[in-house]
Formats: sequence, structure tokens, C-alpha cells
Amino acid sequence: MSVRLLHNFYNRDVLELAPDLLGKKIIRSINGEVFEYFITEVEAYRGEEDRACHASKGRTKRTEAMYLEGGHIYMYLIYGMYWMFNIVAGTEGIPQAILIRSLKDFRGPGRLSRELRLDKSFYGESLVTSKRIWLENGIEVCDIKKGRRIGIDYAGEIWKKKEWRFFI
DNA sequence: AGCAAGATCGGT
DNA sequence: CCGATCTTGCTG
Repeated sequence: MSVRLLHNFYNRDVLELAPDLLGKKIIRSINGEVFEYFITEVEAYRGEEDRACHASKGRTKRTEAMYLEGGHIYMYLIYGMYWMFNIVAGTEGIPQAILIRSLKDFRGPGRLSRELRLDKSFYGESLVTSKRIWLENGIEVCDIKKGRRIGIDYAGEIWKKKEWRFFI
């Protein structure tokens, strides 16, 4: 049987948590119906010094959720039409988040949020206590691959070279 | 108050 | 390659 992942799972450095998310199950409850998805690709964004991270602009209304304790959700709208689903990592006060980039049957962060029906109303919600979305243990994964993060050419040489995208 | 850009996607 | 579409942070 599977149980919900709790604070001790999320309260780790984003670079440790990100690869560990691969193979985990996202449980989404919509109108009493429960759906399961497996995480297959993620990207880590780490602290105010990471110029690819939205928190590099500092603590603003938009980035506030990233400063919460690990296990919260950071949502944001991109290009005026796609919601990005991010899981906050680490301890309170240190901005770290992981973009969920692909699921087993759904590729692309915008498409998966549409499939899971995730939007602004999930901003700041806790995966530890929410009744409509949480994580459980899934399958053991081996042979985790990594590469550069996508779509962050603006971040400058040292940050765009970081291999902080993990996938299977 | 106005503006440019964006952790994307789908169609040419 | 390009347009859609709108929030955000920066500038003045």
C-alpha cells in the first residue's frame, strides 16, 4: 500500500529532492474521482543566486510561495496561457522549487497542468495537507538521466550550464 | 502608466 | 519559425 509523502520528504535541498521525485505518484482528486500520474521529468531552481530562478528577483508577491517550507506548491502563469506546476523544496526562507516538466503520459509542463486541472487556486497549497492533490511513493527508478534546464538562455553562462534537469 | 519579456505549445 | 495571450517587474 501507498501513503502520502510528508514533510521529511520535501524538506531537503532541491538538488537532492528533484531526482527523488522521479517515479513518484501524483494523486489528484477531482469531484471524488481519483487520478494517478507518474513523474518522469523535473527541473530544479535553487535560491536567489540562481539567475534562472524567479526568486533571483527577490521576494515578491509572485515568488512568495517559493520561500515557504518544502511541500508547498508554487504556481505561475507563463506566456499568458500555461500554468506551471512547481513543488517547493527545502526549509522556510530559502527559495527553492522544482518544475514538474513531464508525466508518464503527458509531456510538457503546460500540458500536464491542463490535464491535472491545476491553476492559480493551487498557489501556496500544501501537498502534505491538501485534500485534492498530494504525492505518494511510486515505482523505483534507476538510470536517472540529467541535462541542462530548458528555456533559460537569459540566465547567463554559469547558470544555464547547470545540469539540473532530471528525467527517466 | 507603459512596456518588454517570459521555466510553452501547436500550427505552418 | 511564429503567434497566442496576460502577468510581472522594471522604468520613468
